[in-house]
Parts: sequence; C-alpha cells; structure tokens
Amino acid sequence: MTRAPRPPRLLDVADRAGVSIATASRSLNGVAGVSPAVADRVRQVAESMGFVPNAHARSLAGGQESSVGLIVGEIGDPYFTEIASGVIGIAAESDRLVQICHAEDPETLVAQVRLLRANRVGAIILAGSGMVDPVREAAVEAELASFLASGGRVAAIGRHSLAVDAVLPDNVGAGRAVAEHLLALGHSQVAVLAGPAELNTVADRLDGLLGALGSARVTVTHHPFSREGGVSGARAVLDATPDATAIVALSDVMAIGVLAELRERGIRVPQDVSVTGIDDIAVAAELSPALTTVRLSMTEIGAAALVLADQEPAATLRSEATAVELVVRSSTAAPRNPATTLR
Amino acid sequence: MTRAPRPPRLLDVADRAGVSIATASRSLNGVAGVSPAVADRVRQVAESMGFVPNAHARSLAGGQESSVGLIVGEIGDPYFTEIASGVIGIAAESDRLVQICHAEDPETLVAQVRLLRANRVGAIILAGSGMVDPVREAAVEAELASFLASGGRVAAIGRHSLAVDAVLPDNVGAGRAVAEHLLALGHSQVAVLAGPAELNTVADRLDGLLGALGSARVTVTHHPFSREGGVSGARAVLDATPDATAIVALSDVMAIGVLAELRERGIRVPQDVSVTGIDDIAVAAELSPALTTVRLSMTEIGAAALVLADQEPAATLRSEATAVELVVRSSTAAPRNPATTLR
DNA sequence: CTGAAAGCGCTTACAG
DNA sequence: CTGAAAGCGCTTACAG
Repeated sequence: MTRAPRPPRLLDVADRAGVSIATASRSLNGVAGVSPAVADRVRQVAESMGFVPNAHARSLAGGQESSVGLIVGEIGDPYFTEIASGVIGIAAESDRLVQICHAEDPETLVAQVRLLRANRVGAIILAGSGMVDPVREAAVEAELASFLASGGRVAAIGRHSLAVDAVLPDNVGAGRAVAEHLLALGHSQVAVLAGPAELNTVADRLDGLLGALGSARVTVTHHPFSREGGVSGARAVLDATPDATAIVALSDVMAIGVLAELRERGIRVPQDVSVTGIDDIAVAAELSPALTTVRLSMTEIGAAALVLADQEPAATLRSEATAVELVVRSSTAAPRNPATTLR
Repeated sequence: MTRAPRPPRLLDVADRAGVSIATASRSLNGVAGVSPAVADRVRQVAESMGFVPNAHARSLAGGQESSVGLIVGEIGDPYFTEIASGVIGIAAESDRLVQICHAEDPETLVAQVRLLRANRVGAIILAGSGMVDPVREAAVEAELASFLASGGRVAAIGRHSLAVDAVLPDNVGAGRAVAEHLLALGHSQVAVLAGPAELNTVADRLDGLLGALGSARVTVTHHPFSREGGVSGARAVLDATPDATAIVALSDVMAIGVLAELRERGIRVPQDVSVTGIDDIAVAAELSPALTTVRLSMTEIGAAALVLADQEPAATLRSEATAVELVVRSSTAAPRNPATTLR
C-alpha cells in the first residue's frame, strides 16, 4: 500500500479534463448549461479517476442534504428492526444512507437528535414511543423545533406530544381487537402484561383493551417491554392471579417471554391459558404455539414515515393513521374449566 | 414557527462570548491552551445558544472523522440485526453514528462503499459474506483499497478474499459441530440445506460438515439463505430424499422455514426427523421445537469488528478468529426407525 | 493564552 | 456555454 494519497478532488478531475472546477461540478451534477460533449468527457475522467465527491464539502457548499437519521429504542428489538428495514428501503431508492442510533429515554433522545443535527441529516425519523408526560419531552421538542426551523424534516412513529408529522399505528384499535377476540372466546379472567406506563404506546393499547374488555375481570401489571419483562410478568400472574384464563402481553416480544415461562412450567397454551401479543413481528408465526396477535405492519409504517418526512412541509401538522389487523393463530382458545387454576 | 433561521455557527458563539473563532473552537473541543475561565464562558454561551457544531464543516476542516458505515445484507435478517446491534453499541460509546446500508451482491456492495466514502465515514464494517470467487470481489477490493489508502479503516466479518482486517467466526467448526452432534445421535441419512454456493460462509460451513460427516449418507441442495429457502428446501428433501433422518439447515433463518414446512405437513420434530440450524439467533430458543444450533455470538462479533477497525492499522493484516459453541435444544434426537420414511 | 488567516472540497450566483 | 470568485462552517498551523 502506498503512502496515504488523498482521494481525488473535483479540482483534480477538472484539471485532468481541462475545464474549470465550476464546469466540472455542473457536468457531474447534471446541471443544465454544459455542452454535452464536455459534460461527457468530465464524467468519463471522473469515473476513470475513481472520483467520489466529498459529501461533507457538498453539503457545506449548499448542495442537497442527503442522509436520514433514524432513532430507535434498540435495533435488536424486532419491532424496531422492521421499522428500520422499511426506512432503509425507501432511503435506498434515492441513494440515501440511514444513520441509526439508540435512545430509550428522553434525555438520550435529545443527545441523539443533536448528534443527527450535527451531521446535518435531511430528515429524522423518531421510531420510539412517545411519553405520556409531555414535560418529559420538552427538551426533545425544543431540539426538534430548531431542526425543523432550519429546514430539517421530521416524522414520528406513534403518538407524541411533539409538534411533528406522524404515522400513527392504531394502538387503541389493536388493544380493542385483542379484547374482542378474547371476549368472543369466552374469557372473563384476563391478566394484562403492560409495558412501562409512561409510554404512549402502552397507554393507547391499554385504553383500547380495557375499554372493550368491559365486564371481564382484568388485572394489569407493568413490566419492561422485553422478553424478560414477559418472563417476570408471567411469573407475577401465576403467583397473584392463577385463575386468569388469558394472558395479554402488550407486545409480541413480551409474549415470547410469557410463552417461554409457561413452557418452562409445563403450562399448556392454549389449553391451560391463552396468550396474545401485539405487533405481529416476523417470528410471531414461528413460535410455539404460533402467536395470536395484531398486525401493525411495522415495515410499511417505517417506509411511510420516511415518505411523509420527504414531503414538502405543510402549513398544518400531518398525521397518517394506519390500520391494524387481528391475526388469530394457535395461542388462543376458549378458556379452560373455570374451576381450575394455573397453580 | 419563525422563518427558517439557520442554526447558530461557531462565529455566532464566538461573537457572543467576545472571543475569536479560534478560541471558541479550542474551548469547545477541549484543546489545551485556553484559560479555564474563558473556555468555561464559551461553553456556557454555546450551550445557551443551542450550538451544534456542523459535523461536515468539522470534517472538511480536518477534524476527526466520526461516523462508521455498516454494510449488511438486509437489516431485517436477525443475523445482521445482531451484528448491527453490536456495532451500534460500540459506536455509541464514542458518540458515533452508524450509517447502515444494504448490499446483497458485489455490484451493490461497490456502490454502497462509494456512498460511504462520499460521506467520509471513518470506518466501514462489511458484514455480508464474502464470495468464493475472488473475481467477483475485484471491484470491491479496488474501492476498499482506495478507502484504506486515504486513511479509512475497514473490518470484514467472515472470510473474504479482500485484503482487510477481519473477524472470523469459525464457520468450519460450526459445520463440524453439527455433524458430530448428529453422528453421536446415530444419524446416517442427512439432508443438507445449504445457502448459495457462491458464499464463503456456505462453503466453510459445508466443508466442516461434510468433512466430519464422513461415512454418513449425505445429500446437499442449495437454496436462498432465508425462511423461504428453508421452506422450499424442506419440500425438496421430502420429495427427493424422504429417508433422511436429519435436515441440516446452514442457517437458523432457513431452519425456521424448515420447521414451518414440517409443521405444515404434520411431520414431527424431532421424532420423525431432526432439524438443526447455525447462528443461534435470539429466537432460536423460542421456536417450536426449540432449535438445536451452533452459537456464533453475532452481537459480540459485530462489536469486535468495530473494535478491530478502530485500532491503529497494523503492518500486516489482522484476523481474529472467534469460537463457536453447539447448543443442543429440542429439535434433535436419535433417528426414527430406519425402515420408515417421511412420505 | 489568544487571534488573524489560510485552507478543507465543494456549489452557486455573477460576469462574460 | 464557461470561468473566476465568494462562501459554506469549521480547524489548525503560524505569529504574537
């Protein structure tokens, strides 16, 4: 390997092609007003030299912003993975890179938005759930306002108190769909494993669920929105409310933990107890038993969020509601004989 | 919202603080040689103005490169998701953003490396498998050589013909571990569902497998490295070699498809046929039945790759081999009575 | 310890 | 159609 030669600059291309740097720039960017012959030659020279325009210089000089920032809770979580896949798909269509970062709480969120701003991304997609308490989002709000004010685009996924465009999966409807399904099956003893109460997503799903569950006897406990949260939630239910005939996890990932814990204890699903999730992540159909859940279509939602952010800003905030669909698989059935308990 | 005011610049901060732009820069970057009092004041002013340094200008002016580029096959594939999680974790420790892009073939790979170069990332992590045929990687090789020559860092995951540092999961050992497990169980009719033959990962896993399987009767067919590949592979096996007592998928994602197809047909695992995967993705333990597989620890490997790329370039290429571990779960057992077939 | 100035690699009015 | 020049927002020798 030779001594670190810097990559060729536009100037090098222009020299080699025998034109000015301005003409070279125009040729490479396909700006009108360059004779086709010259433009062609410049392009060939650039190609032959392996010229890659410096995106930083381009952005500094006022060229179009390109990349998109995506903030997720944790990319390893299938919910966020699918959103990321949708966002990356749309971004790739216009050769844009997606810069991904993690943020689980409002404080980290602010820091990540700043980092994305420092990198002058053209758009930011907020994939994490909003907080029920708007005060906790005030700092984020301010940071995003500055970004928007300087021409940035933002789209959130899910309800936020933030004044930004948003794609809104019908979380209330998802909760309701689960409730109606369980009611139709005849369940009246339902244990709900909710995620953190401070999240909008949880609040909405819970609203839909409790609103529709009506007369059924219901207990709600809160746990982390993770497999481990599902495991500990299942344990809590087994201890405190062993007469439950259905365990409702407010996310598929939690449901995975519930199924694991029940399997561990030899409790059969759905014969002894029914289990449901929400999200319909890709593996939901492959679980044991296959999980009854509600499809939110996160990949599509991720894609929709970037499409929304790419649109010209409107005078008024846009929000795009997306439909959900109950997917009945093998983890739910009519309740067992009410006389028995899980203990 | 007011008329798009541009974000504050370093100059604005300097003015407000009553110092030169040079001093402001030094203060904010913690460069030695500024009186503590002045530095403090500048930092406070910057904070109060919501100043976010322009990463592009900083990079252009010769400041440290920051972000890292990650090229995966498809972020929705758990194998890549886990790698991404590891990379993002390490990057976040030093406030770096990870720019993720997709590339499934060498041509796209070249384009993505260019895009990453244009964005002047400091390091590129190549997560996709290398190609058996080095000719197909020639263009990538050239592109990476330019990047390396201009001071970029690169680390590949898995064996490539590329002259770059690499973290090498023991794919040969993984194949061998599966073979030995099956042999110990008494299987002698093994159907192997391999991924695309052109991938190094597949070639290595196959080498280890076939080398150890020795006398056993083995058939090998190639399918896409996906759930669908597993489904069609299982169908092919059922049609062509119904006397197989074990189906070896060369990746967990394919194994998911195999399990789904067998379940569909009412073929019991492991009573009628044993099934194995490789990778040990997070959901492997939650499948029905829980999948016997080989743990590669992709999250750790992703992290190790960035750590490797972050090290000072060495005179000689570095490669870091990582260990694999057989994880026996419920999808394997001794073969059924040899007289029966899957049909 | 501090500042004036050059320069990073582009784009884009402004002239011609 | 083409070019000279200014400027984007920083960092870093170079002086003092």
